[in-house]
Amino acid sequence: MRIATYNVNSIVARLPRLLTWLETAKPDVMCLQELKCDEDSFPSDELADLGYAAAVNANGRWNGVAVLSKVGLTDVTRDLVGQPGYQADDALIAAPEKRAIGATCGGVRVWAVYVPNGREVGHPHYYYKLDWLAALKNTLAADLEAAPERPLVVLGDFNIAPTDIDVWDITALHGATHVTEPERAALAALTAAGLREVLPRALKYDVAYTYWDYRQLSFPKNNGMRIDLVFGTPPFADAVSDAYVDREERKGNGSSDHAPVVVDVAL
DNA sequence: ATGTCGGGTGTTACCCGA
Repeated sequence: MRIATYNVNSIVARLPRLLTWLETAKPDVMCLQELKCDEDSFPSDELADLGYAAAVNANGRWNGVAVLSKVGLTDVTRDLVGQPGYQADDALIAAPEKRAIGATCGGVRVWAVYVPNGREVGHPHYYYKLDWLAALKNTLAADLEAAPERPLVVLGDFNIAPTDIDVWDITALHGATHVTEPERAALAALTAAGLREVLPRALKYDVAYTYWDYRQLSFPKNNGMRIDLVFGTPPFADAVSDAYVDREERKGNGSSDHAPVVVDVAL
């Protein structure tokens, strides 16, 4: 099975490139983040033409996640167990944002996630990010407990660089989100819950970054970060034969600011 | 260089988020 994850930054804006990429890379399961669309405007027909069933959790201009599958799509779960909301300025009750969806595909339990950005250390959004990650760990632990032998994998935009070498210059990120100890502790909590990180191959000269800001010529300068991550339980991680970042997909006009991460697994 | 993209609207000029 080939399974991939990709923050598309608007599936409508990215659709021509996404369809071409799917026809080339041919993943069996595809996790998508930052759809920025409604479920009504999700391009189900175009994806069905390529053989994909889709489970979508989306509601408008922000967030939005989906799982596409050619190998079955059952037991779809939207949102996390106990998922916190984000308290917007004038909202008394914050509904869960559309940042997580789970499904079972070809015998593998798959979660696609778009972890909150955090904005600035100490900002309410930063604490929301940490709370959200705690709910993610609890949700995955419950799934694992319900079916201990079933391979489980969580993939997506974690908005966290696991180590200092996963960013182009750690000194440029002093005091910033994505590299703080509490954020990395949330990743360690996933590991403690029984998940192992699936690392992509290194590039010829460099770390396999997955994200380059559109601003300040970040991509030409290779000022990137590895923040799109994959964590699998032992039955999944032990079966991985290859994993890579498709850096080529970040090139050219009309790209996302992220690149896809692809995992091949003998399941 | 705040050297960019998305989506949105009180739409042709800003607003927000990343």
